[in-house]
Amino acid sequence: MPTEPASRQERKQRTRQALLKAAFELVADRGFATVSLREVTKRAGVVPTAFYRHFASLDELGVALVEESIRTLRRMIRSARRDPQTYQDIIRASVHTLHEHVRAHEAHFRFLIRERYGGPEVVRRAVGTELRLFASELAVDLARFEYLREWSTEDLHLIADLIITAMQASVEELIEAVPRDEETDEQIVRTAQKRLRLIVLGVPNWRSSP
Amino acid sequence: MPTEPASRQERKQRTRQALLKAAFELVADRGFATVSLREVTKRAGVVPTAFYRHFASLDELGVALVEESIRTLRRMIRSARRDPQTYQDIIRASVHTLHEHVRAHEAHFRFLIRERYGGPEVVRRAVGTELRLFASELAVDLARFEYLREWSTEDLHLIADLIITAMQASVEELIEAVPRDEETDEQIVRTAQKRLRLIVLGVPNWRSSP
DNA sequence: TGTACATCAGTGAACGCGCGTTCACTGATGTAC
DNA sequence: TGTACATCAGTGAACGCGCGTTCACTGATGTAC
Repeated sequence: MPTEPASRQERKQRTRQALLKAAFELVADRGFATVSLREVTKRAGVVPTAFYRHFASLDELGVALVEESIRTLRRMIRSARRDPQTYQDIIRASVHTLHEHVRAHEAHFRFLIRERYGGPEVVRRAVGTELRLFASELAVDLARFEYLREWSTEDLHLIADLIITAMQASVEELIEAVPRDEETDEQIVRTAQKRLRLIVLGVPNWRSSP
Repeated sequence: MPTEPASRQERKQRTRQALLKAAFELVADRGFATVSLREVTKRAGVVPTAFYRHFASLDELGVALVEESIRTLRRMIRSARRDPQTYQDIIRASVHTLHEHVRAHEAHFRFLIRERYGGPEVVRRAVGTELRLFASELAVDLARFEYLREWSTEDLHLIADLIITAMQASVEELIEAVPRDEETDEQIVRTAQKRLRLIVLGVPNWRSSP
């Protein structure tokens, strides 16, 4: 930890990061709507009025939290979509990626889970849009598999939605996990894999029953 | 609407109901944590201090909202579990029941969705416990089906969890639905049925791949 | 390299506001005789 | 049925507090010459 380097610009960035970090910490157990400007600045180690050098309002801070969280989510999705393999491997690899990213960026994922349904409308909409986008990408990925090739877009979306819903549930379990140890994590990961496998297994039987 | 009947006791009950109703309305688009005592009493048409004749604190009002919502949830679950039929019919009937109850008690279901992950810990815990209980009941129901009879409790739970997760997603869609018309509802109901069918269809293929 | 001035991140005092909570009260309903 | 007293749901004034926001400021960093 360097004592006092940095240009004016760099120091401003550092304060901004401190504000975001403080906000993520406060949001962890209370929801964004109940966090106050004064709390955030206090935790970040600056005076309340300094807040306005970085954000025009608390709402703008909220937008920044959404953006940063969604960036993390996107990074995870990008990782999970890399190098297609057999679907068995894909399930294992995807769940592994999910686990790794959630544990590495708990604050971000906790924020998304918390505000996904409970937050202000603008947040709910942003997260919803992002997940729908992911669903579309996933549907495209699915279309590449031999035995799904002739499916309708609608049906592919159905499967993609179900997969995402299942993964959402697993993220929630990781975030709320007690006790927080490797064993619990492994259990959650194993369940996550089973869920996805069960969904994928239904696919061959689907055609006959629209 | 009767002008002025009622014993003292009845009138007290009526005020209490007005407070609950006001709280549900306010919670609809903002989350319980941001609702103030003064807002609730104002909307209920009483003076702020009257609040304390009914609840010792806002937290206690929160508990009442949870209890009332969960009572509605239970009623729905009980309806859905009635008269077992073929699993095809069960899916159709269960989704129908879900749709009916959600539309008849939107405020309650919206509260549950909103606070399920975003609310204070005590609420999250209460709702979580309720859903886990439901999952266990559902697992028992599933065990009655011929081709599931020899399954392990763990695997039955897996399916039950997945079904509940899928239904949760459908409730969210109903609550957030735009535009709010029959066509949208039908679309959501149809998707909900498809999801459950896909999950159930995976079951016959499951055994081979623990 | 040195000087004079501009910029601007962070400070500290002050504001008006809605909040939860207290308290003594009112007056209609309920109870005892 | 009528009277005297008790109960208690709802009232209204008052409180201290944390809030978001304003404003004039300070002093280190950056820029021009």
